[in-house]
Amino acid sequence: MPELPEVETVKRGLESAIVGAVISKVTLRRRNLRAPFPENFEKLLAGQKITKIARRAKYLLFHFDSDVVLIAHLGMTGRFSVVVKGKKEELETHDHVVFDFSDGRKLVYNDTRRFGVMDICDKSEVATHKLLENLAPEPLGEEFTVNYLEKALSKRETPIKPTIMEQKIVVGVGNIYASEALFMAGISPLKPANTIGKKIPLLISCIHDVLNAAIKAGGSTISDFADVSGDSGYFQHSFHVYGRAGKLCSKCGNPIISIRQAGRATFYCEKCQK
DNA sequence: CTCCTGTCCTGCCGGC
DNA sequence: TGCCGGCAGGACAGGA
Repeated sequence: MPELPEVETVKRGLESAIVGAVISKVTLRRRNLRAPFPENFEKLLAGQKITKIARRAKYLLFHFDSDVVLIAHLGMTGRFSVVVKGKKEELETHDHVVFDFSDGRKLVYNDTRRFGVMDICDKSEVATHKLLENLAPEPLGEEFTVNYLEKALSKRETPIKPTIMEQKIVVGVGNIYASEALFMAGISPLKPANTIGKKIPLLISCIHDVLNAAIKAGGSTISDFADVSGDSGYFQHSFHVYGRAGKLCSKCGNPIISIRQAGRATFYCEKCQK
């Protein structure tokens, strides 16, 4: 379930832990996640030194000194753990990939539901990689402006909530933070996307606020950074509506309700969100 | 182009 | 007690 803040937290943790490390061996314990691993996955990465770790949307980008880039998505349940030398010698059921480092440490990728994906490409091909080329602007980046969002929503008559979860509109806003941002902005999740008009600047600032607060919370409350996954890494203590059906709205005291939109649960307050 | 549905996967939880 | 259905959900494929 990692959304952008959780992926950003993982990225920062990995950055401080394994940049500079050299991969001595790669072991795939199965040949696919959501998609097959590329041919020669192990050979392409063996012997490579990690030079940089970046993030685009919910993708982690591991850069290596040979100009090869590993693109990784955590899907729903993906989790990276850095294992210190001598610890946790036995692997667990859903440990699908093991990167051994020359210093004796290991990076283990565990993914129960296998919605994650990994691929490798050349540094020069990252921007045009199939997984990345059609992604919308980053929600915390400079391109995510009022003008941009007005234009992006102008022809969209579908409800705003599933629309802001689309990676072609803005990346990184998943089911949880979509509900939270709309609550903060006082916008009904049912409102057609092209009718939120004057509330666009407010929605943008609420998306900024909820993501920034979650990143901040991730950085300060998650001690085992790399184990961020699913519920453990979430900004859950601060949810106003997500998962709170039947509980009382923190603003007005009315019960929070749960509906389904595009096959996903949406939580909101009918009184505060119009 | 927009929009909608189905699909992938495992674990958990409620109902009977 | 065990089985079964439904749900969780990111993001793509494919069809209308």
